[in-house]
Amino acid sequence: MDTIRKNNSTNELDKTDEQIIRLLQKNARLSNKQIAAEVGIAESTCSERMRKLQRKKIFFGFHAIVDSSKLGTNIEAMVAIKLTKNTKDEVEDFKKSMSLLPEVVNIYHLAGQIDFLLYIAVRDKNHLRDFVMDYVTKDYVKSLETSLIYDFSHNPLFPIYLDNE
Amino acid sequence: MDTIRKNNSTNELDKTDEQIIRLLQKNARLSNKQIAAEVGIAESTCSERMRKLQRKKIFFGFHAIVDSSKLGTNIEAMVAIKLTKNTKDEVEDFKKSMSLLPEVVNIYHLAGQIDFLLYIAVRDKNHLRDFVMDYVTKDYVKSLETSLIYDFSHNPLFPIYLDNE
DNA sequence: TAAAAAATATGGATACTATTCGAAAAAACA
DNA sequence: TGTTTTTTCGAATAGTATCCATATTTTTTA
Repeated sequence: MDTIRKNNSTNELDKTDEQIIRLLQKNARLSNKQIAAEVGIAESTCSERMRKLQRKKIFFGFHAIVDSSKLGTNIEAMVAIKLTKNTKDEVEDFKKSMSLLPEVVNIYHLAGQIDFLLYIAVRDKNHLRDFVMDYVTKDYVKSLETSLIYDFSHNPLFPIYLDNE
Repeated sequence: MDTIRKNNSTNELDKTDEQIIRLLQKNARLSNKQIAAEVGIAESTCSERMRKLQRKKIFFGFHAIVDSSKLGTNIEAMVAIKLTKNTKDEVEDFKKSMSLLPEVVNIYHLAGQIDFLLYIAVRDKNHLRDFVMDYVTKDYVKSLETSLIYDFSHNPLFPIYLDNE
């Protein structure tokens, strides 16, 4: 059993950490120098902070967000799915197989009327039809409803709720 | 009126551009040197390519994706909303006001039974209740259904559908 | 509360990376 | 095919990251 230590490298983020995280949420390609200047700390301090944030696995990753309309995607859609049984096997199998499809951008596994929501990006309506019929429809899929997405907006500033001063 | 030019700086992405985009989708903090090495081009060529991709506005941005559970978020939910009238004013007002709330991570405006889906991140169930009742409920909101998210997964490799060679 | 220990911050030195620039190669056009 | 435009390259310079020894601050313990 682990000993409980205060202020070790696995807990507690302070205001400086929050500032660094916020800056990288807005622009993940900022240089260490730019971050240090913005936050008001030495460059060496800043790269040390970054190393610690990485060690704490605060970041899942850093990703480029592309303009889909310039990369051949003409239709984005949300597919709402209900499964027949909802056993762990069924759910895991579905989630796994959806995650392997390049058209699937986001997978939400929900606790409600709908079991899964899939945010997908396809070339055109033929691609949409083929994709849904050939890859999403499965014997254990009870129902499936596809809705066109008029507009999608993403807030990169995922909220940070810290309790310390 | 503009002259139509081929291979100008506003069209046509080739395989090299696609490779650069793919690498940055996976890791937006790669250095120019790393990208150049991976793609197999000179560093100067790579930074020139990047400048062009930026000029073409291929990238909406580069963002750090954080581990929500380590930043105080204990509940993520999807809120499905139907509006009463669906006039342009109503829709725009709703979208705008939702985009100002820190709890709202993604906004999907749909063409279907449901008008809006909101992916939200909150501290706990009290925060969820207060947030939904105080900020999402409006006089023109006809119905509203909140579903807990068991699991969310995001594929950073948004598809690229190129037609050239 | 004082001393010791631990953690964090700093700036300068060194190692590494990005950008600029002139020349060469490749591609597009007439 | 000859000309123009675009893209590529490598070397030089400008810029950035990391290491390290020292200083400071914070935390722990007696």
